[in-house]
Amino acid sequence: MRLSTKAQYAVRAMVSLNLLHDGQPVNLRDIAKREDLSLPYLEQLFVMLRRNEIVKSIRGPGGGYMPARPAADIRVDEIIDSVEETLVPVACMEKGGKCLCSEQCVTRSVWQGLGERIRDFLASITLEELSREARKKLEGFSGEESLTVRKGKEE
Amino acid sequence: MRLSTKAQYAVRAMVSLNLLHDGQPVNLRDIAKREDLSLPYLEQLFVMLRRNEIVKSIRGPGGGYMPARPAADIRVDEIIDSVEETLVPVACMEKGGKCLCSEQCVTRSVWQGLGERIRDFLASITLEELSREARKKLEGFSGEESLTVRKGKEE
DNA sequence: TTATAATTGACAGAAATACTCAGGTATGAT
DNA sequence: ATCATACCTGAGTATTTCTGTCAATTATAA
Repeated sequence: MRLSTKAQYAVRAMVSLNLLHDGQPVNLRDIAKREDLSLPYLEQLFVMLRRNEIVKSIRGPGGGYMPARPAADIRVDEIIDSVEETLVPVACMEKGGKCLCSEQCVTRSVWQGLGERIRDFLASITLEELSREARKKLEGFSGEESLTVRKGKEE
Repeated sequence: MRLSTKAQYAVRAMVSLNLLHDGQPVNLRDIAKREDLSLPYLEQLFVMLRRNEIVKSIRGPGGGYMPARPAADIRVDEIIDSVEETLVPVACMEKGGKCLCSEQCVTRSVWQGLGERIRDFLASITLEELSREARKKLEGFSGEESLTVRKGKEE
């Protein structure tokens, strides 16, 4: 039950992008340095992020990437969707999957519920919140319990 | 973000075991037939389930497996723990992992929260509930919305 | 026109997954 | 005792997925 490192990198890269972004497009090289990732690999990620309209690109000298929308409108689950195929925990339930869901398939409801939980949680966090958190940390405010992870949309 | 098929099989096999169990030990061959799994593979799973005290075994002719405890005391997350290494979504946070969690690691809180959500949800479902559900389905009560997946321990 | 930087697709090594197989061991019935 | 049953174990293997590189192309600003 692991999230691919690709998905993890994508989220981190988006935070970096948002922090570095000040109206000007951000060079991937800078993000690669910050996140200690190879440039070609990062490029691969951003192609996918662009296709999914998470970022937009500006080509040529002085070009680079920037968030396609305000950070408050970019959710973590969207970022992950862009680079990873699925948040659905079992294959047969994927759209296009061939789950007959016959009477034997009693565990379906469990996987379905699990998938909803994962989705809901990741959809409850925005890039804006992560960035705010990152800024707080960078300011040397090395808060021990800086982020109380939100347990749900509302409890 | 996929649950291994091994984990899926384990849960299904446990439901089968519990349904077939009537005080007598259950032959793995029967479960293999029911779930359409190879016997050796199923044996592998049950060795792990036994080590984790989810089931107990009785050797010799007429032997087999039975739940180690009342089904109401067996949680789905325990079953999955037994056969799969982890429910923690990122490697560096595994116990024994080497997450320095320095100030850059702003995404840690997200993965931590996600892991807790997954754990909580799977811990909220017992073998007893799954079995009850299965029986209902088997009785031809092909209820469309037979199981409203519980959204949480309590809301 | 030239340098910069995004864009694309093919490909490869490594690791994890999903099994199979060939035995061994304990137990109850005959 | 011994035999059949059924648990138990570990090695091994094919397949897939993951992770990342490389080479080449296209678009644009200076």
